[in-house]
Amino acid sequence: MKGERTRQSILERAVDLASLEGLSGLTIGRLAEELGMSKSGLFAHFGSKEELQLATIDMARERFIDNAFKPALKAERGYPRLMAIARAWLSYVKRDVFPGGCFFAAASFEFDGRPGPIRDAIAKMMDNWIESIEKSVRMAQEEGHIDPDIEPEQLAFEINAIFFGANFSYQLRDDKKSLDRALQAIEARLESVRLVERPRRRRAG
Amino acid sequence: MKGERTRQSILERAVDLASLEGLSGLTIGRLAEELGMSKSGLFAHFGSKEELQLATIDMARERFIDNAFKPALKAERGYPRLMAIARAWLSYVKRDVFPGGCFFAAASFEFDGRPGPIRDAIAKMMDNWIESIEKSVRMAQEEGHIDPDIEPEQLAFEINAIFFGANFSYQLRDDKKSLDRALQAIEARLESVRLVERPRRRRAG
DNA sequence: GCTGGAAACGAACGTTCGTGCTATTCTGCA
DNA sequence: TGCAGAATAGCACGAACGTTCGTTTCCAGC
Repeated sequence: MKGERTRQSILERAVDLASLEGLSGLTIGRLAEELGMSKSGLFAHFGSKEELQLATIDMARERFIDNAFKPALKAERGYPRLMAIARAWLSYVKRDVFPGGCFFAAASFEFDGRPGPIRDAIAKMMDNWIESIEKSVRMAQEEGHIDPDIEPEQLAFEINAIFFGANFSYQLRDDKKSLDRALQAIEARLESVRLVERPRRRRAG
Repeated sequence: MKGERTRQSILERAVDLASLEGLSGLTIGRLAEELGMSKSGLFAHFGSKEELQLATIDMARERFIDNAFKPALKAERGYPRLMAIARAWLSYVKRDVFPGGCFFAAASFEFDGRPGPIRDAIAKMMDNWIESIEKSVRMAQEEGHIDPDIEPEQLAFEINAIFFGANFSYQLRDDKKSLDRALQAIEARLESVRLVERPRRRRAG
């Protein structure tokens, strides 16, 4: 069907626009104008503004996973993958995968105080993301690469916080050093919990 | 003048509303309705929507300084003040000084991709805020409390990032542990650069 | 008590918002 | 090639937006 193709290209543009103007600033009229199509024609693909917003989040999620997460999975589990996650995320910001910076960082702060399906969708996405980091931390512990007494939730919290801080400095303060600062911070933090001697066997315990 | 009093109360409400709905979501009609006054009467105090937004940022800045920064200045300079800054900021979030979480964290992510006077005002506020942290780091170095080889910009970057991460987890993920996690992260980081032996004299060098 | 200026009001402006209808055009299959 | 159904356009709607205008209310100084 041609409709599906159109729908996809609408959403690609919607993601870019929402990344710059916010999910609330995403407007059907503006979006239709940019795509050179009618409001009603575009609208028919979604049925409501909220559906469009939810579909946009979904599309953004795919782009995020492909560009910020999946590349890190090529690194071997454990310490190397944790560092790969950091590098992949910072690279994803540097490459302007979203024109307005990390889509979900912005969306998180935009909707954290507005209950409803949109907030829920963003929260679910972020929960999964944080859990992915926690999982990588646990694997690094199982591999014997880092201190098993570290709480994975704590370390994941800190890593994610550095990501947000980097995005902030990079986007608002035009601080080009911020991505390097972030990498340095994460590397130092991981180094502080690294185990060098006597690595455990895989899946020990 | 009565006008000034009215203006102040308009702005107090505007700050709360913008904290929840965003600075763009701040609407003259809605604001007037909540205050039980007419749109035109309210509008006359500012002259334009943008002026209202800028005045709102200014009012939010005052509230931020009073609640998140000034309390920390009571602590003695050096290491204690750095920890006080962390505690004051986290307390400011916990006390819901802004109903939607940190006003400037949200505003930063909302306007980082939209050039203009509003973005400029937010960026200036955040520049000052980061500089305040950097200054406190430098003082702690002058006091001989922490490693003088640490880049103040790097440490300030990390501290601010943890703040953002805490606000995110607290507001979007309803993670009540996040404020404790943030304090733990900052404390551990500061501890890692702390000097215990041979504190230098005040304003040495 | 009167008056002048500040403050607030109500109504309306033109624009844009999301959302419905109805008609037309396009497209993939028989 | 023709036809069914999908896809898109055109048009209109009510509501909300920021803004302007002329008027009314309020209060301080004479």
